[in-house]
Amino acid sequence: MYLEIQQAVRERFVQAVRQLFGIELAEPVLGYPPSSRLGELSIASCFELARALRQSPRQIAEQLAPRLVPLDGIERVSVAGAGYLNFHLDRALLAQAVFRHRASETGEGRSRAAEGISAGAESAEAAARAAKILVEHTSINPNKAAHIGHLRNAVLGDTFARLLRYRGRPVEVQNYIDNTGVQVADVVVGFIHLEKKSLAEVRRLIDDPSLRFDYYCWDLYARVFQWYDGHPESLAWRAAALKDIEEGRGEPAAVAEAVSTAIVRLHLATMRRLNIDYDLLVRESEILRLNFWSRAFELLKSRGALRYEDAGKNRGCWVMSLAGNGRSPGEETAADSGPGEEEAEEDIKIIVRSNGTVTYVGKDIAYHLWKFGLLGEDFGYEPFHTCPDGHVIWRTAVEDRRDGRAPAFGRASAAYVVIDTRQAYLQGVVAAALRALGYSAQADNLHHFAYQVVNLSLRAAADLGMEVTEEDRVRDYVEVSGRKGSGVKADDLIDLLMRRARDEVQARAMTEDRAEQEASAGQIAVAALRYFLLKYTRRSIITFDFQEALAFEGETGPYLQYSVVRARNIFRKFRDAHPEFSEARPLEVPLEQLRTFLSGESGGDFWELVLGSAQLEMIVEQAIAGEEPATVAKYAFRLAQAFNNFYHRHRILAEPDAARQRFLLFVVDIVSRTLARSLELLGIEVPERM
RNA sequence: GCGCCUGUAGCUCAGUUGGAUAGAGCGGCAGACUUCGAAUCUGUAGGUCGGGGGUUCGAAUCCCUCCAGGCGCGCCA
Repeated sequence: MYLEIQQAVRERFVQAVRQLFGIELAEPVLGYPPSSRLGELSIASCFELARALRQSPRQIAEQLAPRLVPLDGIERVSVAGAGYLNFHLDRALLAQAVFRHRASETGEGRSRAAEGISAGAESAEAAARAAKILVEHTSINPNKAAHIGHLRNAVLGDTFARLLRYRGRPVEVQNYIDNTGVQVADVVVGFIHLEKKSLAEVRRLIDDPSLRFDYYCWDLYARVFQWYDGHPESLAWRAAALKDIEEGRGEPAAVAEAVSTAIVRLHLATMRRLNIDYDLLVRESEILRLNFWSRAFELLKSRGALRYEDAGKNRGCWVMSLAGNGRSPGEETAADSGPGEEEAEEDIKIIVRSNGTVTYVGKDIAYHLWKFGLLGEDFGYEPFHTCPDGHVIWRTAVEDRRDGRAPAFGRASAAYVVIDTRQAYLQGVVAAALRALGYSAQADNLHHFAYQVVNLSLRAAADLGMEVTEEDRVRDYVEVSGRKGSGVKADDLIDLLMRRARDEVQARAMTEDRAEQEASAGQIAVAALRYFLLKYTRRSIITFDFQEALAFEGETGPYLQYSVVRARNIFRKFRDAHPEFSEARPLEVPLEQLRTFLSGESGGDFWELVLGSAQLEMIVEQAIAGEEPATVAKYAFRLAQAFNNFYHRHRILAEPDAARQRFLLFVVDIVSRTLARSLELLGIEVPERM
């Protein structure tokens, strides 16, 4: 409703300007007046028109105002300040529309709210919206436990996927598993050479319930690097293991397979604690076994995207030229300093090494060609894990085991890749490859969803018993390092949050039921963590601090949950006193009464909440366009704040006027549903009691 | 050297893509629980939006320049 009104306002304005002045304007950006007393939407375009029309902005606005009404959802238009056109919404109508809309939303966890896509959507726009969007996130090397940085990635990706689904876009979530890379090889070296363990012994470790295998590997990985430091010659072990793993041969390959699969299962379990889920695990081993690279290589060569170097320092390599990637043109033309040797300055990337093996980016190019259905090859698939709700996580396989109705993977129209910002250069290479192949539309639709890293505060590092160097002290943070085994393990952090939440829940003695206490503590811990990771914008470096991450007050997930619980408590109590009141029968408040209460003495307080609730869809669209989940987190917090304020100022259960009480309940209902829905989009559940 | 990102209150960060009086949390100070449970709320102090130019009716936001920091640029992944 709100989005529709905005669109109607924009269109009407363009139309009015055309009719009155014969000028064709682009649709104006809508602003927001400083106070809702002045209206809810504003257009500042009259300032721009002033020059062309040789009239004051105020005059122009006054001429246009009468032509902008009547308009559905708009009560009136006013001119303010030096020439702002302000639109006053029909409060009662909007309240009713929001209420009906929220009440009709199902709230099913996995349901793909298909609003916006009607069965036979015909317009090109609708078709574009119905095209599948792929979100790749998590993609942790399967060689050790997940840490806090991985959580930021997964929470961002999961939330973004939820936002897309809420707005009706079909989404496929992929998690890329680099099970044949050096990181896995290093752990394999640890098992085989340092610990002298056989495959059977490694398997026993995996199956041993008394130890956490991913934690074990975390330590082993650090030990391997310590060993390399003292024994550089043993790097040959790594090279040999890597080769065996890539070719799928011998004991190292078998150990790698066992280790990486076990760790992936543990990663998935960790992520499930945070309500994070996937559709498909794409494994690098299949990219190798199914020769995806050969196919991509053929494509790249046949379209001239790669060049063979038969001289120079890159002799024997296949390289890709990254034209236009930096280098000012002026500099290039001024290069009269002699021919020949300056050629080496050309910005190129080696894709195939002189020994014939492909680099990491090469495999990534093949993967991304497949994502867009451009490779002409497909994986086999097999079910990997069935979630409690019945959802199946698939993984790639050499042999296809999709019997019956098979999910169709890949062939996306757009892809979002959640990887930290340091990978920007390589993401650029992949996009450049798509362009070089003539797929510029796909290159445009390949979005690097870049986010900043998570560091540790000095205090956190001290809490973890890490050594802090003078350099760290100057910078005021400590970098995490898998090689050193430093960092905050994801499950440790979640456990710590659980303990904190359990203490709080028990201290408040809301219920004697242990199961409910456990459930609440879990939901609160997850809320604190997810909100903590989502409230910062992507480009903001998070300096992790236990005190901040463990906070349950102020701008936190639990604060948001608490707001919803409070709202629901009102209904709980009200139902106790009014058994005839039922959830099934929606609250009906006549339009006339809505009008009275929303414009009355406290009308502003109520209207703020209704208006805020009406903006969820718009905010989600903004978050999608800006690729910024924090937008939704901030929005939910503002709405919760407004609600808590309202909660203190107005007594609902004690309200003597029955009609007014009904209206207040109506407002509470709108807000609590909107907040609960916002939290669901952030992957946060609301406990029964708090 | 080249490229990308960042600089806003004591601290941590928002700022609706160029609009009206720059906001929030934390921390400080002063208050509000016999109430729909205070994981809450109210008030208050705190700003040359890194500096300087420019564009514009209008700039935290766009351009130039300088300063300070971070990251990337490998026949590693």
